[in-house]
Amino acid sequence: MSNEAARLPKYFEPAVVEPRISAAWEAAGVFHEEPDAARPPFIIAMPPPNITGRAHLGHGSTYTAMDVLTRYHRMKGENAAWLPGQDHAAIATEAVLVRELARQGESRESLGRETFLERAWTWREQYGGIINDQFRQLGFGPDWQRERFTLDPGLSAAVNRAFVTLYRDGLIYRGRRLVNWDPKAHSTLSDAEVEYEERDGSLWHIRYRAEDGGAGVVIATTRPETLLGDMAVAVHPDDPRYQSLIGQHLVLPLTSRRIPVLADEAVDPNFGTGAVKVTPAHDATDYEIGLRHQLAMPSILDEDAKICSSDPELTGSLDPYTGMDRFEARTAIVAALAAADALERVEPYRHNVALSSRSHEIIEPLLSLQWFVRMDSLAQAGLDAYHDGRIRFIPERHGRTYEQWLSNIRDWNISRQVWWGHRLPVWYTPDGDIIVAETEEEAQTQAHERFGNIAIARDQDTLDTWFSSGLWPFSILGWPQKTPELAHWFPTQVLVTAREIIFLWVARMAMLSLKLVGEVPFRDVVITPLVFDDQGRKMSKSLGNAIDPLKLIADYGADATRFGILRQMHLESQELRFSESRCAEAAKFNNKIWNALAFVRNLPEGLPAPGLLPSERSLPDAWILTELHDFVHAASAALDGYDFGTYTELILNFFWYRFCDWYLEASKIPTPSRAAVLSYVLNTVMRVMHPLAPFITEEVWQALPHDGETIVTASWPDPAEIPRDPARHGHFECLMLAVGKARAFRASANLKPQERLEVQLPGRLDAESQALLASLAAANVTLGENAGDFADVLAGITVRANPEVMRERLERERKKYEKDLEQSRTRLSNAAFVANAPAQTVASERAKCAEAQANYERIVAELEALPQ
RNA sequence: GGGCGCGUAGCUCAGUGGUAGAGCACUCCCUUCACACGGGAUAGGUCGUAGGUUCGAAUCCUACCGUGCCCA
Repeated sequence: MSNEAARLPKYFEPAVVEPRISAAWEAAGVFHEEPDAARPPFIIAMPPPNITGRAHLGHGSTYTAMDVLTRYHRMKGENAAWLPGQDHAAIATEAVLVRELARQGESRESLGRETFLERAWTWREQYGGIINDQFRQLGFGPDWQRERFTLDPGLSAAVNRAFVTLYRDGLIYRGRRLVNWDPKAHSTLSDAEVEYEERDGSLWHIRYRAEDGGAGVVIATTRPETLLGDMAVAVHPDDPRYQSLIGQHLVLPLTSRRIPVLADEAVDPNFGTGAVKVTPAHDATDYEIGLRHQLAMPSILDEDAKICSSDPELTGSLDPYTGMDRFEARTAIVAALAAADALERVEPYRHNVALSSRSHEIIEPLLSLQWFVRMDSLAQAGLDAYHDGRIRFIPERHGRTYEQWLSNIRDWNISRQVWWGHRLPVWYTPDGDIIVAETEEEAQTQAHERFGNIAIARDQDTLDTWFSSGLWPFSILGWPQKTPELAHWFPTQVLVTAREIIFLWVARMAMLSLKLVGEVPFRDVVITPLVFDDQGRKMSKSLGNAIDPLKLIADYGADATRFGILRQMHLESQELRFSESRCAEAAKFNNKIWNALAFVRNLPEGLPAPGLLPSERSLPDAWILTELHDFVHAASAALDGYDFGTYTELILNFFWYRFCDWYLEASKIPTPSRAAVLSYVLNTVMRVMHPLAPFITEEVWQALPHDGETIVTASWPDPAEIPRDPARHGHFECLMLAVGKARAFRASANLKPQERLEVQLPGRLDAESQALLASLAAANVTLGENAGDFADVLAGITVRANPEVMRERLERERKKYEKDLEQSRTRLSNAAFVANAPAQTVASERAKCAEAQANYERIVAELEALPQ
């Protein structure tokens, strides 16, 4: 490298640099890894984004964190890879497809299953790669050659193996249960896919008369339309108001059906009138009551949530409403009740409504025949792994979320009535016998052996998306095959994800991995904060306050975008309040780096070979190398502790406020060592910063003397190789304080840049320090005659300036030291403090007091010496 | 209703027992040869409120107020 190298552009231009570097990395395959037993593994399984997904700031935080960790561990010499892929996202994708078909005047049914799936795959080919391109723009470096998709043959085989194993072990069963039905998506949902939202509704008070026409009882309900499916009225067994009614019968309004009054502990006597209608087929609590009292459970809604029943006992009373949507029916039934004089009153009532997290339609509890995973033993294994520390959460408190969910778990409904997904590996004989097998052929064979020559039909349903996601960390490594990847890279080291999917995903991966592979899928689970806007609102599509990371990249560059996000990502926080100004700041920081590079490259003496430190070092050399040592150490510790905010902050502080503000300024006095040290420090900082800002660090590193092809595979700096020199570091710090004082005088005296400040020191100073002081403070330095302690000499700095300016300044300092002195004296005069505080604290307080006194006396003397 | 956070300078946030910190914004000075996407200097806070523990509390405890996320 020489000073004849091409001049750098004045500003760092991410739009030019980033795509070029990104393409070069990918062409060289720098992110690809093979299992290598010689190096410790460091594997992160990328949470697979939905193929319908687009990059958002959540990826900006969580995925950047993963990229940082992988790059860091790779530089530390580990066999590090970040394994990417995508999720087929059954319901979400199918909804997109169905909408698209509807625009073309078609539907799922009009195409038929086969054609529909062909269309789905075509859609996936066309649009499924968009998010990957966005990830490339964000500078992410996963091992693209290992990309997986949940519907790939290998991963599908894993799904079938998992299903068959769980079925064989009695952990998967088919049952008629109340499930969460999404009438819009036409599918069941697991409990974890249901969201709750507070909405204004009404509480209808309806009179159910006694058989003999007596007063009967008034029940309160938020869902009057389900009255058609009522099988009982229930009260709390201890409720004194209703003791005489228990066991009696009532007449269901609008019908002539007799229903009993039951006593059940589940009834809250404080809700409404204390008497509730029981509709076992359309409410979770009522379902439980129905089970306890052996009630019939007729359904009165169909899959569109329209009134409908096949139960002959009900059809008569349903007739007027059959075919009505549930909300239409509500209006009609309320009107009919009013007309029949059965509606006592209506009160406004705010309550939680269950919504589908997929379609946002109101969930309808519906009785149906579905497949379930029995959770108790799986959950216990997941809990054990947490309790004995095999799985660790960062921050720790999130472990309790995991623990509580697993402790109160219910069986998992895994069948979905959508077509886009893994079809259940289940076949039925004409007589309804069940055959579960990994492949069609095997199912045929089984059928033949058990039942002779019969035709079998495969179950129409597909599996919950989270079933395949739950296998992700090991299915992408080849399970159930025994691959080298699985042998060396499993369990993975870290899972980074958001808090909202601890149950949806984290817990399920843990349970399935423990059951099927016999190991935890990951050791550390890092939960990143949720991204909020600068007004503290959660970023969401529906609020319209989401910030597009691609827009940030266009405005500030990917490096600055990553920097701006991670800067605000603090370890313990569960909120990341994002403000774009952090990205703007980071873009300026990048430019600062760029210009520091320009300075270093333009040194007239040129730059020596990389990695060499001169043995003869100046005072500023000793200072910056000590700072660098501490910086590398602290940055490594921050990353080891997943503290991305601190890591980012450390980089900014070291580079800007130490290296640029002081060392680089001090280097303007030529020394024989400066070129080597400047180059060494810059090279080292670039490596520390590389995981955070991959592009600019590559660009700068390439422009400096360096070893190797790319910074991606450069080594992480070892603090042990960076010499510390605490004594000379302290000397330079004294010098910095003196410079600060001189500059303050300068500002008070309003000196022009060309004007030299006249500075006086009370004692002698070495030539190097004198020159540095003169240069950094733009001053002429006059020395005193006496020898003195280095720190004292510098602390005694005075300037020759207008007495008025001096007086103002010194007065301010006098007040400050006076306050220090007084605080210190008050504390030391407190006998309790001297008696009870640790000796070390008292001693340091005495030292502080003495120092404050010395300072105070010096200032007073200076003030007195001023001409009147 | 249960769980988990947060409340520190105008804004965004660090700071887990020993004299309150940063960045941005504000005010003033400066185009001096790495960088005005810059440099220098000021100003700005009874650390949500009230109690308690302690020689000493932004920090630990309790209650309250405000605010947010997750779950039911």
